[in-house]
Amino acid sequence: MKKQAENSTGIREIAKRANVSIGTVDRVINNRLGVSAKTKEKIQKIIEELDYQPNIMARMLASKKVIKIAALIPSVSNETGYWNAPLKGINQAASEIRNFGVMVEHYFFDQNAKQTFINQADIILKKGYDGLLLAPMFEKESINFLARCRQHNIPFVLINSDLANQANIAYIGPDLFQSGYLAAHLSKYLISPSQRVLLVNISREIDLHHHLLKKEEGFRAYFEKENIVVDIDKIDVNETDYNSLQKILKQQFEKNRPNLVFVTNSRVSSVAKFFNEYKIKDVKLMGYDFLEENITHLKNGTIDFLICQKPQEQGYKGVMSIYQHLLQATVESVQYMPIDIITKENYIYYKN
Amino acid sequence: MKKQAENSTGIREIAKRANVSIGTVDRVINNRLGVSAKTKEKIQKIIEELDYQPNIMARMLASKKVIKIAALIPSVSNETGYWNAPLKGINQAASEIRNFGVMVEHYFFDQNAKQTFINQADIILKKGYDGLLLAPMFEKESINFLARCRQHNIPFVLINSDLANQANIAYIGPDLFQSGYLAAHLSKYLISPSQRVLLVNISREIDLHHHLLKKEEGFRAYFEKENIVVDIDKIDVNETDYNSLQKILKQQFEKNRPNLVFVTNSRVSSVAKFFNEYKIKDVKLMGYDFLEENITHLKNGTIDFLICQKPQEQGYKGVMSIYQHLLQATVESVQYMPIDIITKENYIYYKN
DNA sequence: ACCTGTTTCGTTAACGTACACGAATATATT
DNA sequence: AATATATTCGTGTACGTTAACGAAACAGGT
Repeated sequence: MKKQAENSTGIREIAKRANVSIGTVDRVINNRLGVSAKTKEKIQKIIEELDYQPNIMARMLASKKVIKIAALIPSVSNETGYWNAPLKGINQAASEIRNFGVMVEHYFFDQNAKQTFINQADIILKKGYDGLLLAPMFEKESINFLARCRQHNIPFVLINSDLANQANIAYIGPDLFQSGYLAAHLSKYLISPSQRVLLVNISREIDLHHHLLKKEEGFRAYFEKENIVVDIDKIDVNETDYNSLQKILKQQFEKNRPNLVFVTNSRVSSVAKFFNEYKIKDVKLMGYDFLEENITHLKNGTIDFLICQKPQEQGYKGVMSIYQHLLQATVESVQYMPIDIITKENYIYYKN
Repeated sequence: MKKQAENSTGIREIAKRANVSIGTVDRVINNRLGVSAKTKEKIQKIIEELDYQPNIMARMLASKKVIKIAALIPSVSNETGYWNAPLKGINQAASEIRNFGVMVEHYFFDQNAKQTFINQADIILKKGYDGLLLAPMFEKESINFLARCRQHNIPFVLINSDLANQANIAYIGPDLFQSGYLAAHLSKYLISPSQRVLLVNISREIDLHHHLLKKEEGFRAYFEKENIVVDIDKIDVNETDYNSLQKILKQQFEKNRPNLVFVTNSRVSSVAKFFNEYKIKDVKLMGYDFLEENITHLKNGTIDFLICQKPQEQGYKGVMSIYQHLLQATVESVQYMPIDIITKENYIYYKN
């Protein structure tokens, strides 16, 4: 008579009220088969009445299942350390929920080599995961990959750049168009109307361009909407090494020296290097991302603004969203990151 | 022979290796007394070797203890809805960890009535909590309260404004000085050197002023450091109703019409109202906080910049930090919020 | 009526830890 | 040396859930 006497909560209470065993209740909760329609209905009604919420801790303990989440993102190259930040966020989330039976595993691909993406995707599918965090840099390959995930019933979250109609549980990242739009607005504080702007896209893989193009669209849209006349020159640089860039920039500056340069991604530090080398001081410079090399140039005044969209938080929230989803919680399906403006004055307080 | 056969992990494995029972291991882990120095040492060594991490879920399940956290913050007045945001963050955190045996309870005080703070503090101490989240608006009373918390061994986190030397587990909020400093920097984009600036403090309770004064310090420090000459007028408004403010502003504008007005808190919308009423369009305006009434004036151009420091995240992180701390995790002791600049263009994307 | 197969359900041992209870051993007291 | 008192330790039950196993009830076919 010492046992669980009169107390009873949760599954046991439901069982008692329904005059069945906890085994049966368990079956309807996890809708396994093997319970008649009648008793199933009866139990479900009681569950609703009691507003029963399963005890996650007990659940995790009993089913020694481990939730396995895969994260597939670009590797940190020596060309750009950008992906360090999302990775850090992913790791932070992982360590916070490791105690709750969650395992997060990383996979990396080379942004300059599509095949590495395809290979990693295959491995992930083969190993089998409960959830996926993906940075869909290669558009076509990602769509293919995600289709297969859907077949395997693997829910996924996209970060950094979005893909339409993929039935993802969430997109977490910037609104690219708006980001470019804001950049244009900021230029108002740097130059006067009818001055000359140079827009620079630096990226090797053409596939990554849709990312940059959306920013460019936003950038141009601002001037149109505000009826501001500016001359916008544009150059696409397909080689990411400094020498190629330097050559192209030099040419461009001789032809049409701009008053403002807007770099559509984190490579802005290379342009800053060019500025320093050629002692260019009267031209304003804006670009993206809170990277050490960029911050250096922000500090010494070469770069005027950096736009940043919380890469670390993208990783963190990405993992957490998958976890929450797997815990049956509902997750906001679009979580645009704020568009942060970083200046010489506030960079100290910016947390990636 | 069916039982836990050979497997064994955690506490049981330790017991086996030390040739003791799990009871004894349990005693040293939770350092209860009743275990000899010798065996205690032996067990601790094994724990280290194994890098044993207790299973939180099992722990929570077994000890049906519920972690109780109290949050004491200002109530949302009709004068300002600011504290809505931190409250929302607190609630979000609460709902995310409710399943893990955590209960968060709210207490509110009136910013215009010290006694309400004292009363709520007493209630909290009487009821007994495992952790406390506090917005220490009243300096002296807060210090007193926290001293008593220390006596009762209640760990606490401070948000929104800091108090020195309180042995808190964390401060989560703005760096006020830097916040004012940045505001001054932004003014560079709004006015030219040697123009006139008006700084406005609006607050009834003098105790709240140390908060505003730090911003003012930062604001002035910028101009000094950059050797920029500006005329800074300053007015303190102790009545928070619009009529009083309007009268004082009108006087000030007739005497020394400024080119820029900097309001050191969220009451900037009242000044914006004044601008509208008197059709003032050539004077720039900056202030604090992402509130509906402020956003309205940002949209129509009356307010040029809003500075905001993630009030919702302050609440969220505050609760989470206490929780992590109670879970034995180490928590960063100072978590300055980023200083966000909100403009007409990016406010859509700002998440409190 | 019996046997066979299927559906429906109850029982029970885990998951890893906490804690109460009592047994065993050591130390102190006479 | 015998008893009383601390100190140190082992055992067992419980936390709420999962999942394997098997018992009971029912169906269909002969």
